[in-house]
Amino acid sequence: MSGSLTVNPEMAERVRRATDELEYRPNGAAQGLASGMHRSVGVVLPDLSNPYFHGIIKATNVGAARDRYRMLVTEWQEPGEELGVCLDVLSRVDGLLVLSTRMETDSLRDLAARGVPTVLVNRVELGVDLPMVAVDNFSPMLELCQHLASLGHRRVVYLAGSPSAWQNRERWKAVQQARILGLDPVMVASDATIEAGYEATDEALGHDPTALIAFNDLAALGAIARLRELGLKTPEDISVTGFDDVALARYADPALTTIVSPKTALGEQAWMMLEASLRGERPEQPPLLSATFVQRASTGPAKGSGG
Amino acid sequence: MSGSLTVNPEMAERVRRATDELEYRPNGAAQGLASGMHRSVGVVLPDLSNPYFHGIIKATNVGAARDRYRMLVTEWQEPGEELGVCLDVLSRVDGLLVLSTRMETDSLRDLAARGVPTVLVNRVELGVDLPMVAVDNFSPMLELCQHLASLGHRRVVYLAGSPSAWQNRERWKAVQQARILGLDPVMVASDATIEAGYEATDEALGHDPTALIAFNDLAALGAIARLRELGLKTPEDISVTGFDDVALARYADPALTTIVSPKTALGEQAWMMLEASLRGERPEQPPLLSATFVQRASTGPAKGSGG
DNA sequence: CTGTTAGCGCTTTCAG
DNA sequence: CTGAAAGCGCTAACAG
Repeated sequence: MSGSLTVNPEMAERVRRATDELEYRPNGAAQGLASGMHRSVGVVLPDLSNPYFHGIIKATNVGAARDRYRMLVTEWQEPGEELGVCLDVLSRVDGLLVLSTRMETDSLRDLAARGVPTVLVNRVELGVDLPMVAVDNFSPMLELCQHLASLGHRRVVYLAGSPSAWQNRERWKAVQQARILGLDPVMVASDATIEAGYEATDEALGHDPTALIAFNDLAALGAIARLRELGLKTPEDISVTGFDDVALARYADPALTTIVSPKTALGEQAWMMLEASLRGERPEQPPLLSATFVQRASTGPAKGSGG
Repeated sequence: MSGSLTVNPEMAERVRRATDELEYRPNGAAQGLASGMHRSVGVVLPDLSNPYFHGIIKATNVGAARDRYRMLVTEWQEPGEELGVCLDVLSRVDGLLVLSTRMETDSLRDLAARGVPTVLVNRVELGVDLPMVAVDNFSPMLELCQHLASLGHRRVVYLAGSPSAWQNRERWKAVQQARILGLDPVMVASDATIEAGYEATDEALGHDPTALIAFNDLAALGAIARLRELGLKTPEDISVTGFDDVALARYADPALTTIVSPKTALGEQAWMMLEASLRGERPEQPPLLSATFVQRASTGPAKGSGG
C-alpha cells in the first residue's frame, strides 16, 4: 500500500524494498480507471509555437508539479476539432485548461455542461458557466493609444489578430474607443505571427498611417522588418507598437513599445483555479489581471505633425 | 461495435444512431487498459519555450494526426526527473519521443531496456539501443567557420550552449576543428536563450574577438542586443552568427547569418520512425539530416584585417 | 490492522 | 454472426 498511515511500518518497509527491487511502477491508466483520479491535467491550445503561451503554461506547470499533478499539453490542428480533442484528452486527465481563444462557444458550453473541472484562460465568455481567468486587454490598449495620441498620431492602423479571438476584439474595441483621443484608426487583417505582420504592412501603408498598432509583438516585429525593407525607419518615419512583451521585445531593434502581459501571474492563477475545481470547490471568479503599458524605442512623434 | 466488417450493417447503423443520441464517448483510459493501445504518443522535452522545438513537434503532430494518434507533450522541470516523467507518461501512451538533449545516458538505457517504442531526437548516443534521428551539427558549423575565416576572422568566441547537450558538443567540436582554417576560438559559457547570449557578451568581448559564434539564434540575438547597447555595430564592428534559423532570424536587424536546421523534416522523420516502432518494426537508422549554412547580414569582414 | 472481493469501462475471446 | 464471460492493472470497500 502506498500512503496510508494505518499500516504496520515494518510491513510497509518490506513492501517498499520489494517494489524497489522489482522496479515496480503503478500503471497510470489503470490507477486512473480504478480510482477516478489521474493526477494529471490537460492543456489544450491552438498553436504550440506562439511564445505567448509558454510563459503561461510554464507557470501552470510549476503549480501543477507542486501539487503533484502532471501537465499534458495538446495542440489541436483542424478547426472544429477542439471539442473532440478536449473530450478525448479528458478521459486521461482530471481537468482541463483551455487556452484556445477561438474555440466555439457551443463547445465551451458542452464542456461546462459535462461538469468536468475546466478553466478558460484569456477568454471571457459571458453565458458560459466556466471559471475563467484573463488579462485586461482593453485598458492598457487604451493607454497605449493615449501615448500615441500624445505624440501627435492621428491616422493609425490596427494590424488585427484572428477575428474570432476574444483578445483581438478587446484590443480593437480599445483602439476604436481611442477616437475620443483624436485617433483615426483603420483595421487591416493580419494575424498573431511575424509573417502575418510582415505581410500586412504593405496594405497598412496604403492608409498612410503614422503609426501601426499591431495585435501582438510578433506581428509588430514582422511589420518593423517590412518597413525597414521599404526604407522606412521606426520610429522616425512610422511608430509601431506590440502587445504581450515576449522575451524578444526588449532586445529587438528598436526595442518594442508594448504592453507587458502578466504571463506568470496568469498561469499561476489558472492553476489555482483549476486545482480548486479539482477539489470540487467552485473557484471564485477573480477580476481581470492588469497589464501595464511600457514605452520603449519603437514609438516617437508622429511624422509631419510638427513633433 | 466500431470498425469490424463482420457485422450486420443495419445493426451497425442502429448502434451508431444510438451512440450519437446519447453522445457516447468511449473512455480512453479504459480502452487503453483493455486493449493495450492508447492511440497516443508522448513527447518529453526540457523546455516548452524553446522555439526550436516547435517546428519539430508541429511536424510530428501532423504525422501523428494523419495516423490517428494523439500527441501529448510534457515538460520536465527538475533535473533527474526525466526518467520518472517518461515512465509515468508511458502508462498513458504507446510510445515516446524524447527531445531531451540532456537526459542522462543511464535513463536512456533504462528506456531502451524496457522495450517501449521510443525515438531519440537530436541526440546521438552510441551504446544506447534506441532509434534516433538528428541533424548534422558538425558539418554546417564547420562551413560557417569557413565563411568567417574567408572574411578574415581569426579571434572568435563561441558562446556555448548547455555543456551536457549533444548539440553543444558537436558545434564546439566543429569550431575547434576550424583552427585548421586559421580560426583561434575561445569558449565562453552561455546558454540557449536570449538572456544568456546577452549576458555572456561582456565576457566574450574580454577576448577581443572579431566574431561571436553563438550556440543558437536566440543567444545570437541577445548578443547583438548587448553589442548595440555598448555602441558596437553588427557586423561592422563585430560579426555574429546563430544556429537553427528560428522564424525570427530572417526578420531581425541585422538578419542573422545562421544555419537552417530542417525542423520539419526532423519532426516527420521522427514520427515515421516512432510509427514503425509502434507497429513492432524496428525502424532502420537513418543518416544524420543535413542543415544548410545561410549567409545573411550579421557577418562581414573582420575589423582590422584590412577587409 | 490485514486479506479478500468486487468492480472502473472497455476489448477480446469464446461458446451459442 | 451474435451474446455472454473473462479479464486489462489497479483501488476501494468490505469482512476476517
